[in-house]
Amino acid sequence: MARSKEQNERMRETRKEKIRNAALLQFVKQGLFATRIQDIAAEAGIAQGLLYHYYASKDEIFVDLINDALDKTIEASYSVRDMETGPGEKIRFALEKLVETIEHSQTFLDTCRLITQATNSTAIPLEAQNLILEKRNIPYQVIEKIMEAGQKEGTVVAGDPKMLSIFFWTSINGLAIYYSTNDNRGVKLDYWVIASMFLIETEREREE
Amino acid sequence: MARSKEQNERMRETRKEKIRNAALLQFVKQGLFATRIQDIAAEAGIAQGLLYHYYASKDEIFVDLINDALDKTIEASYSVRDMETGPGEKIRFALEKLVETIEHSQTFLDTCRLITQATNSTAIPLEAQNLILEKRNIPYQVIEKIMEAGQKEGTVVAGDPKMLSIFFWTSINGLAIYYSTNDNRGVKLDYWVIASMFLIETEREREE
DNA sequence: TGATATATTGAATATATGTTCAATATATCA
DNA sequence: TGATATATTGAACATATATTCAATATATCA
Repeated sequence: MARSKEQNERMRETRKEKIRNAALLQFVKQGLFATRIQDIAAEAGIAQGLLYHYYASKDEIFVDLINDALDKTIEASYSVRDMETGPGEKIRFALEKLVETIEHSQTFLDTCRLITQATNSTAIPLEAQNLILEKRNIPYQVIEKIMEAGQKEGTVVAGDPKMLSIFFWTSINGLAIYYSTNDNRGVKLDYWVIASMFLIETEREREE
Repeated sequence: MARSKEQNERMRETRKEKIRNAALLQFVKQGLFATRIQDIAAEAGIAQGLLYHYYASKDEIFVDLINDALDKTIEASYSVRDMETGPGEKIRFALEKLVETIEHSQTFLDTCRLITQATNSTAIPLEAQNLILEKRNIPYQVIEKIMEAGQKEGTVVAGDPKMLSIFFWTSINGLAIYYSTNDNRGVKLDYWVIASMFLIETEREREE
């Protein structure tokens, strides 16, 4: 044999990641169908042909990316769920961090855009559709339970917890989508405006 | 001449509308690029070739639809602006109607989806890009002014009015996008949850 | 009815692009 | 260094699909 297995594995994974990053950039900008293999290859700085040594098809890259994106949002929701605070504080903290992330992390915006894009098209690979069916609702369910606990705690407003969870994620998602295509210099977001949808205002304890 | 001009005009416009409706359905489901001329023609119940007697290209249909969609949202925001009530009540009423529309009007959901799709892709016709640049911000500006007036009136919460307007529309848009791809039987939306982001709660005067 | 303009069709054409492949380069290790 | 496995390239191939077009149908009016 010519090269150590482990070394090959590592190099392969590095190159695959480079391709994924390039593809994410292009998919987010143009969408799955308008993105040509040539676009991805150029963005990654390689020839078209080489791409097929790492991925069998454009669809396969897309599926990989969707899977990553969904897992990221699920992980984020789990880290909120597992916080060692009361449910009201979980909601507050999550919104504070999410708004901050929208303002500062391009990767987060890209993740939101990709999921929204995929969720809103029937013309994506079947495997991607299945992943969405399987994973998309988990963050909604996590927040729903926290809302429910918050109502028992007395810190979250009344109303169907499922509805509150929908408002929670759709506000964040709508904001992320807006931010990814607008230049928002000069507008500083105050997460508390969103938080006030869900939290019973005692004395608004803010850090500014 | 063989047929009266006016009659021809009317027939032409009717047929064009039939094509637009079919195209909207397909664009919203699949996106501009994944939608084939054949899909639109089949949806409209005509042959591919006939489509080109009414529109010069797929892009031209898309531009027409985007223009319609943008005009609709602008009109909606103007009708709120021109209400004969105070700014706080304008915000309340607009949200009540918008949430109701999200729950009941497929056309509204399609409109939101199309605009979001277009806004989030650089791979759309140049003319569509220009329309978006030109028209997209108008509803944001309208709501921004109402927020400002509401703050003076004492019914709207403090904070950058531009930011409040962004929260207003991104919440509605995020919700619409979610609703267009989720079966939400069993969840009744309460617009007041969103309204509480913007309105200073006196005594929540609700109709239920 | 006949003349004329428009509507309609579906096959033909042109083109774009996803995928394959033969050729070449490069890296590792014995 | 030579053997071998993998990396890399870009041209070739196959296919899908936007658009065109020649042929035919249909409607209106004189």
